[in-house]
Amino acid sequence: MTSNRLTIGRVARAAGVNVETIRYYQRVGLIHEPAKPLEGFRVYPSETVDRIRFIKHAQKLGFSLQDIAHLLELGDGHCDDVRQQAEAKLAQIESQIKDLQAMRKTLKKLVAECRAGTHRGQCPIIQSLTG
Amino acid sequence: MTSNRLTIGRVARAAGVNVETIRYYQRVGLIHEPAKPLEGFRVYPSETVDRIRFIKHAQKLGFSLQDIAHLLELGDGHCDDVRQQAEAKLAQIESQIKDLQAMRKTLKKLVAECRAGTHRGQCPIIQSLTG
DNA sequence: CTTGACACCGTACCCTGGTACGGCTGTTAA
DNA sequence: TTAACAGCCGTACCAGGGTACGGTGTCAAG
Repeated sequence: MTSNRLTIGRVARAAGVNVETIRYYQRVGLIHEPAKPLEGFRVYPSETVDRIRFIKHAQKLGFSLQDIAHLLELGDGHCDDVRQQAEAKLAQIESQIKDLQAMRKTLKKLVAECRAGTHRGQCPIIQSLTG
Repeated sequence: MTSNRLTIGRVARAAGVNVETIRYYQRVGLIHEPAKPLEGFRVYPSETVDRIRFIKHAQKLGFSLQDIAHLLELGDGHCDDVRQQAEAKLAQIESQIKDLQAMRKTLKKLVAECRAGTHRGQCPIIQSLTG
């Protein structure tokens, strides 16, 4: 291969995602699609790779693609705005944790009751769901 | 209203769900759809209401409709099987909690760093996502 | 100059848990 | 009896985050 031009496949390999994922990000406006030359393939700037990595990191922190679009709009400039976004997400995550902890508590209790085997007749888990 | 026959709308009101939800549950096989009389409307047994309540309770505990289908298949009989399902779900929930806690930790750290304002140049949140 | 790999493009499909619509039929209360 | 409300049925659509496919265009190496 003589040319090193970043085609979509190379971007995908460099960023560790599927080509289709990049095309999807373009469709939803997360990534700019470079113009297509009349002949030949689109060439991407290397920033596209960074941008995809950014997206993937942010996803791991629980941000949705929409959240991420917002973060990317904020860009560098306004640290306060970014922090606000992060704090909002933090609150969301904490609320999710609380919900899950409540589920865990209930389930644990039911499992323990069931395991104790003191119930007559129906399984206490089924009972509690039915009631 | 002269007749008390449980039509789909009455079942829906009794169980606190949308008519369309019941039709959806029928489509996916969670609820049996009674035969339609040649003339008139389908009539549901009152157990359908219980079944929908069961489904809704189980959803609140984090079970998916597929999980619930499985639970309903187990039915009354085998308490051990039910408990196993519940334990598996419990493990799943705990793993979700762990993931969220890890996200929380990272986000908290970033927010704190950002808030401390000791960074020069770029926002540390953006920085960490980009890197 | 041919072959094989990749790009391009539109479109359809996956999963989950439903919701919405529109035209028809049946029921019920006044 | 008749209006208005329900039920019936098929189908399409929503979000979210992609994946898959098939036909064609383009390139680069052997």
